[in-house]
Formats: sequence, C-alpha cells, structure tokens
Amino acid sequence: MAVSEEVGSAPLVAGEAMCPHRLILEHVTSRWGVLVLIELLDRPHRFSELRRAIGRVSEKMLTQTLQTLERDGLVHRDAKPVIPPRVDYSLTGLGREAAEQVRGLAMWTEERMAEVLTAREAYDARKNAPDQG
Amino acid sequence: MAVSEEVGSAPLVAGEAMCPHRLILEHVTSRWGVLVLIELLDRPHRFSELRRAIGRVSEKMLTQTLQTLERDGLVHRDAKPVIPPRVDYSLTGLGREAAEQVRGLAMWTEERMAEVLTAREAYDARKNAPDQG
DNA sequence: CAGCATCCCCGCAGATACTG
DNA sequence: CAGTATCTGCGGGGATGCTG
Repeated sequence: MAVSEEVGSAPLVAGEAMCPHRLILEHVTSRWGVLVLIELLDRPHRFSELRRAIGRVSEKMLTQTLQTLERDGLVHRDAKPVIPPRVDYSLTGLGREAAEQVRGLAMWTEERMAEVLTAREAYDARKNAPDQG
Repeated sequence: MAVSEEVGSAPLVAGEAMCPHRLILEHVTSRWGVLVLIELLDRPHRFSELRRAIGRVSEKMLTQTLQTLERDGLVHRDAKPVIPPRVDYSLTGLGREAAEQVRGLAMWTEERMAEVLTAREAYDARKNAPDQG
C-alpha cells in the first residue's frame, strides 16, 4: 500500500507539507468530513439542514469542513442569490465516490458494533483481572 | 444513514460519552488508526516495524492507537516472552473487515489524487480571481 | 439564513526520561 | 525491544458577536 510519508510536521487542516495522498485521506476521514459526506449521499442539504442532520457540529467546523471538501472537488456549493440566503451543498461525482467508500466504513461499524463492544468488555476484564483464575 | 448524535462534549480517545457507533468510526478513521490498519492488512508487524512502515509516528501515539484498536477487537497483540521482547501485531477477523474498508478509501484517494489536486487549483484560482474575466 | 472574525480553552500529540 | 510516565505546546474546535 505504501501510505508512508517522509518527514515534516504539519497541522491537519492547513498542513500542505504532508504528502497529498495522506492529506486527502485525512480530509475525508476527518471528524466532520465523514459525517458530511454520508449525509450528502442521501440528498443535497442546505447549510442548516446539515447542521441539524449531523447534530453537534459548530457552524465554524461545518463551514471549514465544507470548504475543505469543496476545495478538494468533492462537494458542490450552490449559493442562490436570494434573500434570505440559501446555499445548497451536494456531492460531485468525485465526492460521491468518496462518500460511498466512507459510507461502507460507517455501515460496517453499525453492523459490527455489538462485536466491538463485546471485545471491549473482554479486554477491560482481562486488564482488571489479568491472572485471577 | 442516521449517524447523528445527541448532546455531550467528549474528548476523542477516551470520550465514551459519544454514541458508540460514532466512536468506533473515529477509532478506525483516526490519524494513525487508518495507517496501522492498512499496514497490518499486508502482514503482521512488530512494533518497531510498524513505526518504520508508517513513518512519522511517535511511539506514544502508536502504542495508544494499537491499544485502542486492540480494545475494540480489531488488532491482536501477541507478546512473546523472550529477551529482548518481541510483540507481533496482526488483524483479527473483525479488524480485517475494517481494514479492507479503510484500504478501499485509501486506494480511492490514490486513484483520484490527481483529480483532487486539479480541483484544488481551480478552486484557488476562483478565489484569487473571482471576476477578472 | 449563511457565514466570517475573534477570543480562548483543553486535549492531542510530540519530546524526553525511565523500566522490564 | 517494547513499552510506561510525565511535562509541555500548540492547534483543533467551541462560544460569541457581527455582516450581507
């Protein structure tokens, strides 16, 4: 796979010093990027619809996430020149591909959640009582 | 999809107040979690092999990531009782499923990297010269 | 409604030192 | 070699106020 990188410290959002491949990956797997892509896979959303759909995201982070995804060509921003303002966000072709990958991951976590929770209990039990048997 | 959540502020790694589904998703999509899963998909790795393979990860973060993934039942930790210590990490069945999803995402970013970079240039050009035509 | 600017906190994550 | 423990910074990200 070779996802490795060279050297160079970089912040996440503006860290353009990182190898491009990893940077794109971080955008689509970012905390809010994942959720935005999944929501938009259903249908286009207005800004406030996205906020409500995702739940607990500040407008700042949502704006920032949308801008990053738009810049990467994954999200299309359609600002209607009306009062009050109306902006619709939708996936581009590229974005839909990414979103489908991300959705696959999200669906997997739903399907396997119970098994993960069970594994956690077993792990915690081992840690709390390593040799009591 | 319904990936929404209720209310409650939480740190990422130890934030158990978040809905489990989202928490698992954040583990596997975390900065280093993604890379660990992909590397382990190739073959089991020793701790130091993983460090080298991933590139620029501190031992602390690698340890923490591996522990999180082990706790979630995605990674198997095999510590041989030898001197010097030897610990092999491999994917569980569950982990392999997750890793394959993650790899799908990583492969997509590789394939589409050029298009994303092109989109970025177009975006930046629009921003720098919005109406100069 | 959609977004930008600003302030500020705290937790992620790196550096360092130590242990088995 | 494979970790653990502790300190520290800095940037992610929330809160608030303002604009078009």
